[in-house]
Amino acid sequence: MTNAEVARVFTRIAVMLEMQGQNPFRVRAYREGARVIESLAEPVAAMAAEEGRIEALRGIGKDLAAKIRDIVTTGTTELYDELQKTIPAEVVALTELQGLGPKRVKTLLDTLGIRNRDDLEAAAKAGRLRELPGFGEKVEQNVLKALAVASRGSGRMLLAAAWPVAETLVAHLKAVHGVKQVEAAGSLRRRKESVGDLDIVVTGGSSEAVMEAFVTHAYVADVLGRGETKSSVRLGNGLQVDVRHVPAGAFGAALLYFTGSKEHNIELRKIALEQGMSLNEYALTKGDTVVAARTEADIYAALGLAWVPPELREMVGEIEQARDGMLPRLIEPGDLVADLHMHTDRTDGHESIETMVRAVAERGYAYCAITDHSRAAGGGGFDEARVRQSVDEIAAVRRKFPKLEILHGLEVDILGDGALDMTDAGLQLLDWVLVSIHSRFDQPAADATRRVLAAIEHPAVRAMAHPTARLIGGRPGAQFDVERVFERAAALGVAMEINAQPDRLDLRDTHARLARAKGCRFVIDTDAHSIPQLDHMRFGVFVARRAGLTKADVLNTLPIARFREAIRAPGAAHGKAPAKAPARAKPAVKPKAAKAKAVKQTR
DNA sequence: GCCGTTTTCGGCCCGACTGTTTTCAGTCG
Repeated sequence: MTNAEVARVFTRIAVMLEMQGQNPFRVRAYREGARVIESLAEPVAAMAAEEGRIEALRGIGKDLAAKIRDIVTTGTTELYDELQKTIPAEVVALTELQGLGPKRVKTLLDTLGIRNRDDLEAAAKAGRLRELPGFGEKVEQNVLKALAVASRGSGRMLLAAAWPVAETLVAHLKAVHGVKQVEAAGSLRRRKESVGDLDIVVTGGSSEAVMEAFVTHAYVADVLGRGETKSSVRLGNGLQVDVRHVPAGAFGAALLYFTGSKEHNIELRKIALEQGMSLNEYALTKGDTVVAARTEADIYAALGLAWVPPELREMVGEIEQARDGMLPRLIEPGDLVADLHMHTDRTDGHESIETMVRAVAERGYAYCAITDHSRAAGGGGFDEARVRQSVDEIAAVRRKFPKLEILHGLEVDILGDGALDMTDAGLQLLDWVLVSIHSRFDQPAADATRRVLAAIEHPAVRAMAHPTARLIGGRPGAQFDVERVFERAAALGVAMEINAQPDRLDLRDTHARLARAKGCRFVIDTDAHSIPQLDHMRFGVFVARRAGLTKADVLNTLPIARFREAIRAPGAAHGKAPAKAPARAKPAVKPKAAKAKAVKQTR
C-alpha cells in the first residue's frame, strides 16, 4: 500500500460521506487526513507499525490512525466497505469531473442509476440530465464538455511546460492599458512539480478591459466563466487558467490567497481569528478597519510572522519558523556555480563534448562535469577501455577552455545486485562518479534497498543521480527504503542529486527534505542531453527551495577548491585507501568504432 | 473526526461564479 493509495481511500470516504449529507467537518477530517498522508516522505505503512507515530501527525487522531492501520494491512477499512455497499467506487470517481460534486453525482445515481462515465455520457446525450432537480440544459452541456476534457488526460501539466505559458499570459495582461501589477499565483508560484491550473492576479486598468484581453487571447480554446473579478478559460493545451482582477490596495491579500496552499491559508486565517482579526482575499481586517492588504509582507507582519517564501507554504513547519524567525534562507538559482551531470554525443547526448562545454562556459559556470553513461545503460555506454580513451578527450577540451574546470565524470549504472557497471580500474581514472538506476525499477523494496546501499558503499562513488528514477506521471521509481539510504549516504558523504529534468525532479521535494534531516548534502544538476536542457537548472533549484534547502546544503555552490575538499574523499568513511578489489570481469567487447546515430536518450 | 495559552465541548475559512432559481444550492479554489 503506497501513501497515494491510502490517501485515495480517505478521499473516497470523504466524498461518500458528503454524498450522504454527513457532518461537513467530519468530511473535512478525511480530506485533511488524505492530504497529510500524501505529503509524507516516508511510507505510511512503516510509520503505522510504530506505536503513536501516525497519531502524532496533525490532523490524524485516534480514529483515522486506526483506519490507516486497517488500510495498510488489509487494503481497506470497515467504513469504506460499508459505504461502498450503497455508493460504488466508480460512482465516486465521477466527482472528479469538472462541475460535478458529491451532491449532483448522488442525484444522478439515485434518479437515473448512473454509475460510470459511459452511463453519464449516454444520459447527457439523450437529454435526460436537464430534467433533474438542480440540473438544466447548461449543466448537461458542461457535463459533456467535462467528459471530453477528462478523456484527454490527467489534467496536470509539468511545471516546465506551464512556465512559458504563464510568462506569455502575464506579459499579455501587463500590456493592457492601465494595468499595474500582474503575477502568476497558485501552485506555479509555489513551484510545484506539476500544476493543475494557472491563477493570475491583476491590478489596475478596467476589469472589463483585462477580462476582454484575457478571454480573447490566442491560447484560449474555451471560456468557462467570465465575471467582474474572476474569469476562467481552458487553453488549447488543456490547461485551465483563472484571472482575478483586484483593487491595487488588495494586491497582497489576493496574491497571498491565490498562491495558497489552501492549508497554509487556512492556518493564517486561524491565526488571524486568534488575534481578533479576519483574513480574506481582500484584506486582513479588525472589525471594519483594514489592518493590512497591499503586500504579502504587510499581512504576515501584522500576524506576527516573517514573510514566507511561496515554495514553503505547504504546512511543513513554515508557520512556526516564520513566527520564531527561523525560516531558512533558501538557495537561489544564482548560487550555483557548476553543473555536474550532463551527456554528450559519445553516448545519448546530442552535442559533442566541446559544444556542451562551450554552452556551460557561456552560462557563467566555474566548473562542470561531463558524465556520460556506462555500458549497462545502452546507447554506446562506456566500459573501462572507453574511459581510458576519454582521459585524452577531456584533456583536449580542458586545453580549449582554460578558465572552466572540467571534471572527468561518468554516470555509472547500479546493476541489479548493487554492483557498479565499471571496473575499479576504470573508476580510478575518474574524478566525479555518479551512480544511478536505469533498470529493474520494480524490484521488491528489500532488494532495491540492498542494491542501493551496496552501490553507495563503493569508495569511488561521489553522488547518486536521480536517486529514485521516478518519472512524473510516468513511472513511480524504485521502491527502496529512502530513510535508510539517506542515513547511510550522509554517513559516507555521498551526495544526493536533485535532478532538474522537468519530468524527473528527483529527489522530489519531500524526499529532499527528509534527506536533509538525515544529514545529506546535495548537488543540483541538469542531466542535460542537449544545450537547451542546460537551462532547466532553475527547476532543480525550485525543488531544493520547496525542501527548505539553503546554499550551504548544496555542494555545487562552492568554489572549485572548496568543492574538492567537501566531496567525499576516496575511501572516506572506510578508514583506508580505496579498495583494490579485483577488477570485475572485463567484457570481451572492443570499443565500437562507430556508433549508431540518433540514439534514444536513456531514461 | 480533530483539536485545545478560548482544552474535553464546541467550534471548525470563506467568497465568486454559474445555473437554476426567484432567493439560493452546488461547485470550486
